[in-house]
Amino acid sequence: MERKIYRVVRGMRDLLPKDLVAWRRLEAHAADLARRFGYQEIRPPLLEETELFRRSVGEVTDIVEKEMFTVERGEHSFTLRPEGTAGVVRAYVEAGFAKTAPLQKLWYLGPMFRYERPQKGRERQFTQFGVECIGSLDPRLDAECIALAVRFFEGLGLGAAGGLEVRINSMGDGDDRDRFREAVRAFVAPKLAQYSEDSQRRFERNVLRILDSKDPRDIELNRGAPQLIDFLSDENREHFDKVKGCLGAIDVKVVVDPTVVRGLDYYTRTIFEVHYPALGARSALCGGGRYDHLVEQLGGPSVPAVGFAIGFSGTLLALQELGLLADDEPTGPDVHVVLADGVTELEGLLLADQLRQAGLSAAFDAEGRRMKAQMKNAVRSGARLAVILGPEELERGEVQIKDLLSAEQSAVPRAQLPERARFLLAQVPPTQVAP
RNA sequence: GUGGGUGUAGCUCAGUCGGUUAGAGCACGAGAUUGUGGUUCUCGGGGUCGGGGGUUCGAUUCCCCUCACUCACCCCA
Repeated sequence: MERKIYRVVRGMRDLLPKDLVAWRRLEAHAADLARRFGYQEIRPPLLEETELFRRSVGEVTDIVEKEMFTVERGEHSFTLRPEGTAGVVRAYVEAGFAKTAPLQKLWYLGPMFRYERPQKGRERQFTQFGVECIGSLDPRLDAECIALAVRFFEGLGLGAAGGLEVRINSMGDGDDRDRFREAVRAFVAPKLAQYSEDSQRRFERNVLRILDSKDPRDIELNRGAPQLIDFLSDENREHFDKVKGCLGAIDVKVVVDPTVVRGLDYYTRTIFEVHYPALGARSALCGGGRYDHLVEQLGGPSVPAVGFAIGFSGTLLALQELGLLADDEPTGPDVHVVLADGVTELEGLLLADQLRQAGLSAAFDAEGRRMKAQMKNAVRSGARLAVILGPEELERGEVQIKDLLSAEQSAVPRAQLPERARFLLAQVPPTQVAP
């Protein structure tokens, strides 16, 4: 009989209980921080009409051209979200917020999907925490948004290491961008043949990308290239200056980096990235910026917006690198029930149930092992207390209750077990005894 | 999608210049200790040597393909 081995789909992975200790920490941190910044959670579905992403992300981006997980159902085409903004904006428009409460500060957290070649820190299913502040062009909100991203990392301990770098730039808006793009084209065109193959391709696809090429030849050729900042309209320059001013005022350190060019089509004005350079090629932990035309582009009214997305994979990698991930085991039950020979196995279930009814978490040993093995399991499970029942206790209507940290043990009437257990659990654990 | 590296037990890895029963440490289970945990000792279970094909008397070892992981590129969180 042939046995097929099923494996996790390429580019995806199982998060096992031990992995989730760290994940929960990030999730809780994100939710708490967003709340402190006045953001509310939103959960759009994972699946949207394919057209939505084509329109928002941009037809000629890699995401749309080759990285979408798409399912066709008759006339319809749906795609698993490759990023979060499009769905949130769609929901914003659909909910009619523009008329009832135009300024919406929303956050989301969940899986995204891109059909890419997997690599460390880049999976086909990945998790992003993102915020979208829709409905205002106020530069204080740009700054607030960037601050939120930075505080997210600082709160995890990444800022303290001094390894964080926040790069910002302004992409201008409409006309600025067109004039700048033409200027770059004019700058590159005469020596296009000297550029790398990749950049020659970019010339047609997305000229601006040539400016952040990593090829040494390109970097050399790019010297003296036009800077977007010089092409900004007065209004946009003023906006950018105000954003920088606000960031300074709340002590968020950033560097203005003219080479920052975000990949997606919808960005305007302020754009930024948070890098953790020690991670090498995959150093960008967060990317975001303004998208002042997207809402209108997706059929809504003309309202500006700003947001960002943070990737969890890279964040976890950075934390790991710095040894900031405690390798905590998942927390076990409060109490582990151990049965000695001579009592029926049902007692394990009864005692556990008694504790559970009282609101404590409890487990019993399921394999009918020797007591020594049961005690070992109790410790391994992470339980703080062991409750032991043997024939003698049974006869007296008692159980033994043992604090596995202090090794202190005492008898207690069965009726008082939950109360006693609760008391012991509330005790400060004795300082770890040196071995 | 392009190029390089790797793939032996749950984990970390040895090994076979092609030769018959593939090893270690850790982990896991049992016993020493017939009612009590992180030490020690003894014993034990567990591997189609990633998968498929080829060369060969014989392949885990050599060749090809494939899958997965990994590093870099494209791109990006």
